[in-house]
Amino acid sequence: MATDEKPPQQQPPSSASASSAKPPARPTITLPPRASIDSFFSNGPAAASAGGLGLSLGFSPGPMTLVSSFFSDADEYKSFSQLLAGAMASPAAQRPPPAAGEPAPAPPAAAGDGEFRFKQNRPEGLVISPPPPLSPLFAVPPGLSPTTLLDSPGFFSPGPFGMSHQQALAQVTAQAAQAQSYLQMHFEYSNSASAAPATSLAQPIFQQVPSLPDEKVAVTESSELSQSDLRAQPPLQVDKPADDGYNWRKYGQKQVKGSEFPRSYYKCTHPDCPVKKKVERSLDGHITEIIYKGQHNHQRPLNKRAKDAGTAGGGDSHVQEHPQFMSHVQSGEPSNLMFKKEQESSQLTPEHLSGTSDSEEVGNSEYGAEEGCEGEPERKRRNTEIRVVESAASLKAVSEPKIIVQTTSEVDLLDDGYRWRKYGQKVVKGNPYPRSYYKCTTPGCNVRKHVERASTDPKAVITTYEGKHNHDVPAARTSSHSIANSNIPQVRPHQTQDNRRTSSGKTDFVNRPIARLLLKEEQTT
DNA sequence: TTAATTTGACCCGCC
DNA sequence: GGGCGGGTCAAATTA
Repeated sequence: MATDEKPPQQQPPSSASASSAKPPARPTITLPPRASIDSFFSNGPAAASAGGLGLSLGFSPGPMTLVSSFFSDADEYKSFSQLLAGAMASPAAQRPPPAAGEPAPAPPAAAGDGEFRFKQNRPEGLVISPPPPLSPLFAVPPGLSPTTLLDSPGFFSPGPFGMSHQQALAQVTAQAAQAQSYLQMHFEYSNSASAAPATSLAQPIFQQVPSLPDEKVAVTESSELSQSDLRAQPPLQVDKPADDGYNWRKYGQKQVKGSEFPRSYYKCTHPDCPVKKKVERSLDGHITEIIYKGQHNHQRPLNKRAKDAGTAGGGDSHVQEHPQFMSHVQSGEPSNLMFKKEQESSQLTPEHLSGTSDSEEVGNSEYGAEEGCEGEPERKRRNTEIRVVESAASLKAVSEPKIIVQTTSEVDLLDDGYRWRKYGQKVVKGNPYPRSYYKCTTPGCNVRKHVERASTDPKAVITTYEGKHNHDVPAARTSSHSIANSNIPQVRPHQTQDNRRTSSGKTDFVNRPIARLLLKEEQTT
């Protein structure tokens, strides 16, 4: 196994802590000239208070969001973890949201020179729904213990200065994931039960619809549906095309002309199943397009079905679970998803499509056969090719935290406590140093990260995390306590489900300003 | 040892 | 008929 692959200059897992008498290798982190976090939120007080959440804002409002947490390197004697912990412990980090009209506080004051700020780069023109006055960036959802949240190490509480770089970084990741999940939950509930707020939230995210280069029929679904539907699936599935319930074997990959991204070819591994799919991914692993072809002639593998049965929208009952899907499709409302039937230009009824979070199930005409293909010759259905175009990065916007930590030191960011398997490397034009791609080796965990070195400075490393760990830091690397994902279980899908319902059976998050989604697209280049 | 992935080469349809 | 590009094969590689 290629776990724990590290660049040559990496240090062994650091035990560096503030309590260490020996000054740790300087984990300095650059502060690129970007706008501070408060600019991330278009409106003042709440936004600023959000900034005051310190590291809890390490989460990315959207997966394509470039949430960059950058730290200064001015402190001569503070470790990376100190910087993180110090910032978390800073008064600003624990400051309650400012009162209405109160001027937005400055970004978290420097904890000494260990100042750090969360940066963002929001593409121009992106509409962001402004948070209402007094609304916290996100509140602890009912049903989710605030105590649990607040007691979670590093979330709001003073950071443990003794934690290692790995822990600190893992904590950032975990917080990102956690906050992301809260956003996701709110987003989902708002959309499913509160039309107006949902719309206002949705629009900034789903306003983009990719243009279609031809005259093929495009079936659309509403953005509202998209979001609720998306949320019905466990996070991260979006980014794991092979995990749509069927088993796929990759049989080819090719750089397609006109596309900057490679296209991968998958076959269903079920014997005699003709289904294939093509997946285009961006370099950072995000799916940009999925094209299904054919029809499964078998049921979804039992193990998958059983597993999915525990999560909404995971099984074969997408349509039933999301009746609004049908109506929205039929209504032809604008959508962030476009389903294209390429070979049969006119026969694809909405019933062919079953909305899912990752959009991949859409192509499973197995559903179509069950739900609405009556009358359509099977021959035609078998030839149906469906293209699922993901636009606006919205599918991942609520599922994947993305953290970018840049450092100009040799800080051991790769060794962040988790175990990684290198699965790719690529030399980018203009950069003599390859970009390396890593995947968490824990079974079932889809977290990835890629590490890039600046062309101008091989010591400058940009580490981008995608996804959230569904497990703790491996025991061997965990020191006194595992902080990285101590909260994650609270936001796992099944528990999310649990948290949704009140005794009345209604969503308890409805209209609660848990969060203003500050999602944006990263794919602006 | 096995299964999955990678990747260069080949096939084939379209212009 | 040649070139181009998408799709597939299959040996090599990797986990």
